[in-house]
Amino acid sequence: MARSGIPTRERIITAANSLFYNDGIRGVSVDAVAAKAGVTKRTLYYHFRSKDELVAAYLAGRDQPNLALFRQWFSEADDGLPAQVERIFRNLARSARHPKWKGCGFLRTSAELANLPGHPAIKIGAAHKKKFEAWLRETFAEAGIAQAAQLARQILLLLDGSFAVVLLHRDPSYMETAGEAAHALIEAALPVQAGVRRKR
Amino acid sequence: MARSGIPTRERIITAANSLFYNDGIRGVSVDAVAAKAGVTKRTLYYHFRSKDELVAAYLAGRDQPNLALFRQWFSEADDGLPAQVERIFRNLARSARHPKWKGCGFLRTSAELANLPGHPAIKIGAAHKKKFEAWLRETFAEAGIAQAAQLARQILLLLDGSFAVVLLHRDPSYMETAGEAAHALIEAALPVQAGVRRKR
DNA sequence: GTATGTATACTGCCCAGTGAATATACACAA
DNA sequence: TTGTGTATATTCACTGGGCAGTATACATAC
Repeated sequence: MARSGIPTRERIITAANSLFYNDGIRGVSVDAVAAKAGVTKRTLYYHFRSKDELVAAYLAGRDQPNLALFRQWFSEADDGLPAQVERIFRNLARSARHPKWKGCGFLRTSAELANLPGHPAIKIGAAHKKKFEAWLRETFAEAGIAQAAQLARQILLLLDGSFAVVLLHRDPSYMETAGEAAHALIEAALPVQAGVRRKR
Repeated sequence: MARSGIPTRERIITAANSLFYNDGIRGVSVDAVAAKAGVTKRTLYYHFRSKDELVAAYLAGRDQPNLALFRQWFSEADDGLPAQVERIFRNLARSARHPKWKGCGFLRTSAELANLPGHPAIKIGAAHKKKFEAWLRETFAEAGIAQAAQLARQILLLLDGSFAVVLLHRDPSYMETAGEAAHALIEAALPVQAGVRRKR
């Protein structure tokens, strides 16, 4: 059992999360994760078969919280689809200003492990992004947008593009630009309704 | 001097290019690069002060060829700005279908080395993307687009987003979706001209 | 005979994963 | 209540290999 109230396995994942997100997968040794979790390496290998499995668990632990955050930002106000989606980008830009921000853990992992296409962590990352895309698609479809699937992909591309670009330039304003582009694309796809005036 | 006609330094960079692009920076040892170049490690260290410097040289060697390729695809036909830019995405999608394709070397390096913000390789990557953005901006400005700077950023976001997403899902069709979004955004920003009918 | 370029052989360190033993918890029989 | 077996959880110490970078010496060219 765990030393403190928190189970060992969970403590290891928390340590892995912080280290892998900060320094990348190959930049962090299993020893470092074990040390940060206050556990010997042998104990870590009792809970995880290999480093690869630990990496997968790290990403799996980020899946739901991330999606929940996006949904929360979206739902903070009911001010119309373009504004609601743009708010996701604005909140992300705010996060990106924190000095410890280092982009999207899923994308960075897939970039680092690009030579291992079947890696379990990459599958988890792909599933995560598919869930986000599906949520957007359903949201757009419910709003009566005909090309909901295509639009959802376009928003996803802007989102992941801003992760990559902001990480490279360390300039979160790109995320606001992406939000504006998303706003414009959604606005243009929205069906005209009584009482709702479309731009231009 | 070099064993063959090609200078040693160049052979090393060629070897580094192939290995780093395929397996990532931390996934490739200096020994491996030296071996692939047909040179001992000591010789490699005669030409490059450190692995970091070698990584920077690897990316510097991709800068101009990449930009030239984009410009070439753009100029293949003079069929209007939206189509010309969309052609870049279509050609990229074609490249992405090759099994050895592994995304954008600049973005993958910046993702892998995100914990070393001042790394020379990251600076080279950032400069490369800035050059591309500037080229787009100037092209748009020459076409009389008022918000040329903002539009250039949006296209860049779509491009880099498609690099990231296609790498994750191994589905190049996202690049075509990005091209369509770029087409729509440029079309919407283009000034109305005599004889040119805008969509919708 | 000095600049450049290349090679052999080495140092010190880090790293993923393992062998063998120990400790704790709990079920159940005496 | 106490003894005992079994599954879970954890530790220490280790292996075999890889890695970035270097000390030293040799070769070639002008």
